[in-house]
Amino acid sequence: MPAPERTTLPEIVRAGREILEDGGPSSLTMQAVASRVGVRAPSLYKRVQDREALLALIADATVSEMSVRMASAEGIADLARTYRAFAHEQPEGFRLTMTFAASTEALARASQPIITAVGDLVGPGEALEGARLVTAWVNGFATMELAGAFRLGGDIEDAFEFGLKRIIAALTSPVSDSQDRHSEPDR
Amino acid sequence: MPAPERTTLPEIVRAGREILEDGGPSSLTMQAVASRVGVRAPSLYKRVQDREALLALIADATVSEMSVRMASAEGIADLARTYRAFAHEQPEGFRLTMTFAASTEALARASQPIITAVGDLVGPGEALEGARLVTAWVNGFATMELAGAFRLGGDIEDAFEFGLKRIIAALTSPVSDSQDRHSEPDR
DNA sequence: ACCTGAACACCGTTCAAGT
DNA sequence: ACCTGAACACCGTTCAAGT
Repeated sequence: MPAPERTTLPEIVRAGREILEDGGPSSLTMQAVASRVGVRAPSLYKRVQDREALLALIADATVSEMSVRMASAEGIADLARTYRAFAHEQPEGFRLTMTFAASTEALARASQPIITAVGDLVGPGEALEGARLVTAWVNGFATMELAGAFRLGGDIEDAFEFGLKRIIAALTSPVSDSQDRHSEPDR
Repeated sequence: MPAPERTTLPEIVRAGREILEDGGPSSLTMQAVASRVGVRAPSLYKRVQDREALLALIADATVSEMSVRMASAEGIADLARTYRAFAHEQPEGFRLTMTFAASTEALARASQPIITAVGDLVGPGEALEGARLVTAWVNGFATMELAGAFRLGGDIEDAFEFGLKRIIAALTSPVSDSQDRHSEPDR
């Protein structure tokens, strides 16, 4: 009747992330994860439903770590650079978050700093939409970089700074267009 | 000595795209592709190096189709909406293009309309960087939508229109910041 | 209660043998 | 010259049997 637990779910997720980062998705086999935590593959199924679920857990853990990183950044520029740096640091995990949606809680935690920073510029009425503009841009930029989609010349750092500057300007200056259905004067 | 060709590379790629779109990546097996084109799996290896290469060919074909679609759009707003609509129409193929870089030719063809449209606003000196701003944003927006990352409330259509309006405004109005190392007056 | 070996289904890929 | 059945390695997953 003894029942020694030889591993834990967090340990499994951590092992999965490490294997993923240094070998890519195809190296992330249940056997590789099991052997890294010192167990046989079938034992993983006591803690994880299947490989797909493990991928989702890895995506969630990645978003969580990202949210911790974002929490200590200040202002849109700093947040965007932190986001991009994280994508460079953990490209495989970052890519996963584009496919497997993280939990709403992790998502909300990671978004909060951006919503707050953007809200300071555009007011609470447009904070969410503004945050989506910033997030979509930096997310797309990092994704395209990692995919090698910027191959038509030009300097990528310059393109990042150009985009960042324009995005911030777009959120700072008022929009003249009368179609603006969302503005909510903050005075 | 007879040697009847029972399929072709374009046929294989087309079959792969269809299978991918309606069953996702895991349904895209070499056997499924083979049986759809009326052949046995080993025969595919006469035309395609391996499954990975087939995925790359599918990504390339997707970017090519996207570039055809973009060619008949006019102006940044129309181009962005066309891009997003394409991502909604072929989500799996679209996702692939984020992982497997397409050929430089296909990439250049798809980018050209955006570079031209943006160049009309900011001048040739900033056309490429401006195009990267637009592309990164719309790409990130579509990716996040597809991944279900917009779950914090608010209307997604509104967020898209908000972002589009701000991006266009950001490219139209001059940037006051003196750090602008890239502007090249067009007069 | 958790762990394991054995087993099964399925997949990618190779290759000798067909035509 | 291309196509195929057979075979191999490898993977995800299940389960009865261990402790």
